[in-house]
Amino acid sequence: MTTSPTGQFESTPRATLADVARLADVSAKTVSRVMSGDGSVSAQTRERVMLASKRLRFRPNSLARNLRHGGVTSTVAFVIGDIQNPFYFHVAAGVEKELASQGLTMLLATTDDSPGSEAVVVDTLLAQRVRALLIVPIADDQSYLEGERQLGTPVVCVDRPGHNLVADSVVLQNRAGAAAAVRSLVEAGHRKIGFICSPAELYTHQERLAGVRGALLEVGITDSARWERLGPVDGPSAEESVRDLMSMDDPPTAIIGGNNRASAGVIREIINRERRVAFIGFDDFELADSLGISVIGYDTMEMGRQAARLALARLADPSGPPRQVEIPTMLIKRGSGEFAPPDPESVRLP
Amino acid sequence: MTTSPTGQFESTPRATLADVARLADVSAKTVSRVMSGDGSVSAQTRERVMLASKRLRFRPNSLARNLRHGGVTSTVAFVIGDIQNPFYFHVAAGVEKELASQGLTMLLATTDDSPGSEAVVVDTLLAQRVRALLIVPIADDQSYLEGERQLGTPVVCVDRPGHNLVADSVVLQNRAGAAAAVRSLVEAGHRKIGFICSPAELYTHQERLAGVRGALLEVGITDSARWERLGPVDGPSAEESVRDLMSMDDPPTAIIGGNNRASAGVIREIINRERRVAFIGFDDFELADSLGISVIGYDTMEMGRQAARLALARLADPSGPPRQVEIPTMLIKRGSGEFAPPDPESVRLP
DNA sequence: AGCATCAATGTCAACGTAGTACATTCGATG
DNA sequence: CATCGAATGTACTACGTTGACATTGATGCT
Repeated sequence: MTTSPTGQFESTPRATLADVARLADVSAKTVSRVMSGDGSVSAQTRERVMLASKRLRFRPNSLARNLRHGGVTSTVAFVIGDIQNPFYFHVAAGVEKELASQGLTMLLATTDDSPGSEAVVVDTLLAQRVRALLIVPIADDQSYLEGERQLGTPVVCVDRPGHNLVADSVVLQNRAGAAAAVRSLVEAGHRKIGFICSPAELYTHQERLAGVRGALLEVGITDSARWERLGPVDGPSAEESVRDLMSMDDPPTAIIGGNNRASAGVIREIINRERRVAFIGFDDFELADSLGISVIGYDTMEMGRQAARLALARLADPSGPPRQVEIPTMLIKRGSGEFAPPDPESVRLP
Repeated sequence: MTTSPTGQFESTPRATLADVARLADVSAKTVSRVMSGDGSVSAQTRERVMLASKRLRFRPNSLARNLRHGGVTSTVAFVIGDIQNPFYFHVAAGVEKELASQGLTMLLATTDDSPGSEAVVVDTLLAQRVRALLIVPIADDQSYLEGERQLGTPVVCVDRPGHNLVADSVVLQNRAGAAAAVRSLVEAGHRKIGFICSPAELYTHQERLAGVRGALLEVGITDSARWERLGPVDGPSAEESVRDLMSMDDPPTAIIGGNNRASAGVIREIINRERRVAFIGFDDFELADSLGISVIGYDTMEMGRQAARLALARLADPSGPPRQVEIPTMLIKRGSGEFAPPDPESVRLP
């Protein structure tokens, strides 16, 4: 470190291959050989180069290296909507783990759940020449990615399929999970089953709603729509929906929470109620076990891992039709959804 | 898209400035001018270039651009130990938010809480020429970063200071928070206060322990060491520690959880106990409010934001001594820590 | 001995972009 | 009408690394 007369740091320019080569009295190419480990170099020369490299604190510039190799980096971008949601965090964890095992690093960006910023964010990432793009689609059109995909950048949609885009995707077994929740409640004797979820327009929620409705129909329950509370993003909170449901003349005896946020809200509201309401939430969460909350759970990290794997596979072989991986969901019974409704007469055989 | 006779994709090579220039019948430099917006170009030419650019799906290669500009990227690396811990997730959220507001993206990497891999991971990131490095130090020596720092890469330690490294850092008011928890419990009448935390060697835990001990001494409690449970990483779980404590001849009447994990364990164990034990946990968590758990809370995202801000400030002005930002902690009373011990005689005035 | 082989090293150019320097055109001005 | 300056365009080169290819000297085989 040198100090200028003003006392400010004069940042020494970073050492390059050439600098190391000069100090070690070899050619740049030889240094390159030592660094990358391929090509033959005598032990003696290697030693000299290593020493010089250490002395100059040389660190190969992967920008230049990548540029030389056709302009791809060793990073994979993962674009999520809301970094605050623990769900995405766990998915990101899975992505990161899988990528790290392949020597890749994860570039994490968010769109703040704003559809408009999606393309902008993605553009920035693509300009950085990421190897692949994993994205939780939020805008209602991903056709802008089609060209990029054809240019050889694998695109994988996570949690929901993209719109107007042919791409690999990883999704949950939303319908099956939701249906399992309904069936379990029905088995316990419930016929009045509420469903709280928002925002209603989201793919996952539509799937879950479809699963709920389908399963209800299957057992002959056709009048459950009045217990559905499917607000918009800025609509009533889950807490409000619960209060609303429970103040009905004919309240439901069981409630299904459409996602982890809804569940948190529902739990906040029912945890201190005198009237017991059966509850099953979609998405598992910390402490759900101690609280005895039954949920439709799944392996969140696995979702990220699978997404990364799809991208890597596509990287290795760009041909072939798009693949969709389904992450299994399963009902985890912990008590909150396994008791019978208080009023036996509510169990009417069809 | 072209298709080869085999039916495989032939990935068209990505368009470059030169390609666009050829199509638009101008020089590469002119295209560069249009793209970067500086330098004057006639409206007509600009139009032609834009059209060609669109047709070829041209996207400037930021690798080349950055290389040309001295080899710095627009990414900032954030290295954490365990991506599974929600704490880090929230910090990362703060980092990402602050960086995004400056047009930077976050490169998130983990060391898997393995001290040995820290240097390796960091090396990979530095080779990618990140603008700055934010790190939750896990190894017991960060001196290897000293050179990089002098080369002009700001380094910010998050959650705990680095070892053998002069760098900016962001930490919590661990001692003050822990002390506040103790004082609150003492005020409620408790004199037998347990502290459960592991792994004991961590900076944050040492600080919190120091805060607890200091506050206990202040009020004249000197015999509390027997209620400390400070295991190693692979030691007994928090649940086991609670069982251990409560089965003592002289069990504590209150417990402080040293971190969010410990708290989760403690809560699991005491939630269904008949004997009420006062509890205050360090680190806030989801549903703590509905469960009525008092905690030492703080703004986790703010920690990330501050870390990013420190890095940006250092980037703008590398001179000056290292700064340490403290994120305030505060006691959030929710009921679990505000009731008196069951046995009045345990309150002995000193 | 003579030639092929191979290890160890060097030279040069190119990856895609953009800064420097310079060339051309055109209207305006003296 | 010559000249100046603004507007616009071109040629060249460097950023740091590495692939392709060249060169050297030593070893092995017939």
